[in-house]
Amino acid sequence: MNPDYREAIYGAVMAIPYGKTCAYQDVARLAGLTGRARLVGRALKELPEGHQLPWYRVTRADRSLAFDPGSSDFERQRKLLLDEGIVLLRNRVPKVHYSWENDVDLALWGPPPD
DNA sequence: GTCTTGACTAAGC
DNA sequence: GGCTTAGCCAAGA
Repeated sequence: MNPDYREAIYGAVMAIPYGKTCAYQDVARLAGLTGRARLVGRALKELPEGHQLPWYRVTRADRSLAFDPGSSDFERQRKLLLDEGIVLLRNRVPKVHYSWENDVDLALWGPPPD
């Protein structure tokens, strides 16, 4: 296991475009960690203060947020998504804002800049 | 070394 | 959509 898997995950998260979201499993796949969605969750939970990652663009596979509805974390993510024009419907990201990876040439994705 | 714990997922009801 | 089960695997105790 690449001990720098966090860097790969952060790069994948950064590659998610404005106004789009994708699932933990997709971030994991883009980071070369197919099948390890929980590792993505762990990496995002451990983000350092002051980071600039659009972590809120990552949702569960069913397009729901990973937090308990009503929790402060849930509300924070909901608001950040709202700022990008994504309005949650019953705690879910609408399909039009989801599945970004299907519209992207994965060859364009590369490691993040320093 | 062995639990236990997750910002998870897929499959089967 | 929800719920349960099983699988997953890094981290921490």
